[in-house]
Amino acid sequence: MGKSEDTRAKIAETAIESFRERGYEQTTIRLIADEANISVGNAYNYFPTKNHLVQELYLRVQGDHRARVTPLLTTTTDIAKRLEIALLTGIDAIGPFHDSAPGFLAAAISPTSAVSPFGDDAAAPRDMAVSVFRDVVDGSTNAIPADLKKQLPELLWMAYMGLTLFWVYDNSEGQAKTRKLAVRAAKLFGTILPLARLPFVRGPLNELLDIVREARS
Amino acid sequence: MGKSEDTRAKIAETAIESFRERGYEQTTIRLIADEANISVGNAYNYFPTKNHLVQELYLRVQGDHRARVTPLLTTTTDIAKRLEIALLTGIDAIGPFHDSAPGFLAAAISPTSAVSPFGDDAAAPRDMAVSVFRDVVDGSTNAIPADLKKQLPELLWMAYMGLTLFWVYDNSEGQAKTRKLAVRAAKLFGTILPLARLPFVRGPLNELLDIVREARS
DNA sequence: CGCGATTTCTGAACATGTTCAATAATGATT
DNA sequence: AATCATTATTGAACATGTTCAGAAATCGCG
Repeated sequence: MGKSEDTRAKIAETAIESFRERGYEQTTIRLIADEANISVGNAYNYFPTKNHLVQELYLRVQGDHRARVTPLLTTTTDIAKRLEIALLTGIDAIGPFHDSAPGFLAAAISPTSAVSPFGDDAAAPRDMAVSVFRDVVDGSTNAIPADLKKQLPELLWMAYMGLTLFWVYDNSEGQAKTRKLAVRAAKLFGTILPLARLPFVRGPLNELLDIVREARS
Repeated sequence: MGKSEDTRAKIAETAIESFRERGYEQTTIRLIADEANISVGNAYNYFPTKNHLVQELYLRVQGDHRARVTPLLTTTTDIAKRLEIALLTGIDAIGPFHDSAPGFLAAAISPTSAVSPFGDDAAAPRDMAVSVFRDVVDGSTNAIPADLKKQLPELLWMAYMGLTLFWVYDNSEGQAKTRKLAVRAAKLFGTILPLARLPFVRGPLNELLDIVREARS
């Protein structure tokens, strides 16, 4: 019904499309307004800053990641494999936007941004991202100490953030280096996870979990 | 002798001073040019972009870090203590710029930016930063496997980058949370380092080192 | 339908990073 | 000193993100 909703959606769609085809810097507000057949000022009626348009992209990618990862997660209960799936589908989801990755990342990382993964304001969007890794953990049949299991989704999400940072700077063909890194890291994770049950590993591990817990608060 | 050098230094000094007092966004090229008594265009003769001025700030901070850390590193040969010293003095060095840290971070995150810690343009400051952690490792008397010891400086620098990211979002008084995190993390590092010599830890550890080595290339 | 209120939209204007052709200062050579 | 090449400097102009006062469209309601 709302003409307002239509306009907003039209702007967002045009912007995302332009981000995909032209990248972040080449996508100009005037260009978006032009292609969406609206005025420059009107765009600002719906999106207070250009970064808010990047946030739309962020939400889009997140939804895409979720859509890709969910069906594949039914194929295995091994946590290492599941982690690999989550990481690779994540790379797939952001893949088309590698050219505009810097702007994308800069917008997401700015604490003033409502979508900043680390800010307090954005608990909801971040939880949405973490939930992917919660599925990774919860759907696994590996034996994991309870306290570790509780924090693992968030730890894996943090690792995924690191991988994403690497991906931004990865100029190899199709970001193959990032993919290889993801595969090897997931496999290594599967190797070391059982060590978490060793007595003399438990101490340091619990300390680590406690540090992370306190830092997060 | 060059008048050129004088002008360049004057611009850099004015910019750094303004960054400190006004922050990143509030520091305008026109403002810098004004205070340095030169024209806007002339500033661009010496610094191709505003980010290149931020790089001067990085060098300054880096030099400050080095000046703070070197004398303190003579006080102990324990690697955990040395790491703690390096982390805390690093936080001290960037301290004055915490208010506008988000702006700097956003500017630094772009790969096209001269300031990007991972880009080629910032190789000098980065090597300087890594060298601090090389000193941390080399001046220690702890027994460390050779291959690990070789890569450790860079790994510690990466951890320091992560700590810095945390610091950006840390709004606690005097960034106390970051300091506490640094202390606990350094201590934990001292605890787990000896485990690196255990036979069944060596395998995964070497795999990790190999992954990092390949990712870096 | 008429009309006032509200929402949506417009385009000019502004601030700032950046570029560039023109000008001034400097230096080398005779 | 005179001349000319090189270097340093200037300031206007441009592109783009953003703002804002007002116009246009829409809505609520008698």
